[in-house]
Amino acid sequence: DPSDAEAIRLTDRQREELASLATILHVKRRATIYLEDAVADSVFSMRDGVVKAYRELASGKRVVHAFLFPRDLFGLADGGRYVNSARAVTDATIYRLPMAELSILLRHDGDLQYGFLAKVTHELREAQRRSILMNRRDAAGRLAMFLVFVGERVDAPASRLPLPMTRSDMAAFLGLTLEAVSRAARVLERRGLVKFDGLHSVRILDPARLATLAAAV
Amino acid sequence: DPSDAEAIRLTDRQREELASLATILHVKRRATIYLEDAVADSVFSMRDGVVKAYRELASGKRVVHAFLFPRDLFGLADGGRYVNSARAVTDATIYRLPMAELSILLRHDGDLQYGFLAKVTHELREAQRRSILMNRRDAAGRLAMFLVFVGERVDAPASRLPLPMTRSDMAAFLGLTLEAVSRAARVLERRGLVKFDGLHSVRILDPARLATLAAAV
DNA sequence: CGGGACATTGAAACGTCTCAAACGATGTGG
DNA sequence: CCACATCGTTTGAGACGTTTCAATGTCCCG
Repeated sequence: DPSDAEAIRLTDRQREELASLATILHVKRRATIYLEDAVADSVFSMRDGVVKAYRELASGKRVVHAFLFPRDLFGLADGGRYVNSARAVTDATIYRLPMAELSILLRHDGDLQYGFLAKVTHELREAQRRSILMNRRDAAGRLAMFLVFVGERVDAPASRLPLPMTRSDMAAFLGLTLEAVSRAARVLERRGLVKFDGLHSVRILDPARLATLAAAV
Repeated sequence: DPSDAEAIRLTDRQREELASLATILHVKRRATIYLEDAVADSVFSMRDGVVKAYRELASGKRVVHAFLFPRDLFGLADGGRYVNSARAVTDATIYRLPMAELSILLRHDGDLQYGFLAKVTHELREAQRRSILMNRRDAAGRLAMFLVFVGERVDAPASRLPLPMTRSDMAAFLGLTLEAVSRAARVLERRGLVKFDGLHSVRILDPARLATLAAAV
């Protein structure tokens, strides 16, 4: 499981320390977890469900910077404030870690903090991957990369990959319009690579060729 | 100085600890500092000069993920290996911190590591800013954002902003072709926003309107 | 079951990319 | 120190693919 490599490895004691800090948050689909520029008083860790981290631009456009899956960490601040907003895409269960106490714990437990550092470094790499994606001109190729990306993160068979987010959310992540995503989906189907099963499920019919298209940057 | 906010705040003792680990690297323009996928044995911190962090894609295209200016940290690994390559854009002086020893130091000194964590978090935010940039369709707007970005990082008057990198490097950072950058430069000049003074220097003639264009996402 | 949000499809406009040629800067060897 | 080869840049014209605008169709939530 590739997503395992990204998980923070903890000793039992560390897990207990974190658990003693954490409160569990049950949020409904579409619920806002925090808003950009708000004072960052907590860090969050996904347990179940999917969350999107996005930004509203002055023009009204929305950019989705990341979809957060179980085990993902999010809500790290820059300068004491959240740099984007977070909203639940599905009903979700989230660990909430108060920043004030977490900060103290991290400063005292170098190993634990080292896990956090590794996690953020990995997120940085993911952000770079996305910018490679956005460098592509062809919408079908971008969508192919996205499907591969989701396949890596979700624990589900390729015969029925869930796509809980809307086409608009996908567009906002891929740097395309809603229409372009819709057309790209049709292109992938015409090429026999995938079959969309309603709006929130895909079957990967030809993983090898899909991966080839995704890698053809 | 906005770049000050990004600097790691250190006590004298911490500075000494880091200094005792560091070796100083003097590299010539175009020298490679490390290559992608190489085992990551060191982390680097800029002292003087400019470095680019880039990736070679299978197609032969190059993507520049970041330009590193003095006080920037780079070379953080993901999975024990460098995720991109680094090359000097100008002659540069760089602190080299051996990973093995740095790792031990960070685990023992939570405050020092906390500074690193903040630094990486900030870099993550910069990566997101770049993806907002790459979402724009208009080359002139992208270039405007880039000039504002350089202005924030460089300690120089707006009347003579240095652009040490080549047009190709800028294109690889902006997700444009070399030709598009060249034409965008001409557009900004025609609008009276800037004046290019040779290939490696710009004068910002109308900072307010340039900032407006840069923010018009 | 109804209403509103979301998604598909079509046609035209727009702006970069591509290809190509000429120009300018850079650095090396004679 | 200059000539020259090389790399990088400018400029032009056409092709390509997404965006935009608009209308229709579908999903889903109350």
